[in-house]
Amino acid sequence: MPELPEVETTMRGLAPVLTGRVITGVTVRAKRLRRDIPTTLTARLVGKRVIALARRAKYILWHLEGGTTVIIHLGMSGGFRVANNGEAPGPHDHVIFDIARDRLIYHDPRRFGVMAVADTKDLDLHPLLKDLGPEPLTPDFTGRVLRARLGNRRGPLKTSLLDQHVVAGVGNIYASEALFYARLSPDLPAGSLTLAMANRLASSLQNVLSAAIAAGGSSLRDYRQVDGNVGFFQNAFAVYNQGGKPCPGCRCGGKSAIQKIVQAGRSTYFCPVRQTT
DNA sequence: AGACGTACCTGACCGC
DNA sequence: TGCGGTCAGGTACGTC
Repeated sequence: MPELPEVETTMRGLAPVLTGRVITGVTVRAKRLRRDIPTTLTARLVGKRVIALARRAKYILWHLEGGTTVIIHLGMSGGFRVANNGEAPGPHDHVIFDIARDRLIYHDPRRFGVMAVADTKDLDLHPLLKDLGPEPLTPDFTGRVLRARLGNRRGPLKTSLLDQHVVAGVGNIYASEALFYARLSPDLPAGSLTLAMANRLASSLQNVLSAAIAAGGSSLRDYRQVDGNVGFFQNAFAVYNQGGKPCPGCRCGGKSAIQKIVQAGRSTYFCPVRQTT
């Protein structure tokens, strides 16, 4: 499910529920998600006040007083909701956080998410975070930076965009969308970009990710914002999930059809006329 | 180093 | 209605 925009939207939805509040209870109902949920989770969180929330790549970070940080990844199907009064936990409701009068529920049918705890001061060294690439939505994310991260890779450009060590937070939807706007073929050898091409791609990534955040993310199947609302960026997809439809691009005048191909086992959508280089 | 396949899970959907 | 196959927004690990 969630790529950078959905994680960012989730984090922003959690902020008003958590920031400045004390965690009064943590109930772990599943032993593991993608990895074991730390047995110390409850002990390290209960009684602590949440100072601030942040996002790094597709991870949501809860910074707690006393130097503890909670690290959460939503995997493919994870999400939070604020429970209704007296609501009983349902299937796939794996972790329950009581925060003052609110109850936050982490729900994850496929259990590909991650929940971890770390000392805030060692966060940059944490195995989940230490090798991540640059955040695309910062001013210093430029074509030059992107090209350097792509190095001499020979594999397809689109597959490299999914590698979190190259650039953080991009997933399967926004990789296809950004390549479309940058007019770059997903099959280009990743390390072959000129600076001009890398500049286009860096800008396209920033534009499409920003637009998706503004739209509340993309809701394809089960993604919901914390308040239960769906995002609506799926209505603005240029190519993702649009196989066979006319290309909305300027270069081909909409006369070409969007193609779906498979790269490294993942679907890629593109316009073979517009995305020529 | 990096490219690729596979594994981890459940649910939705499609064709028979 | 039911069954099997396929696919899904992600990542880690082993292998070559």
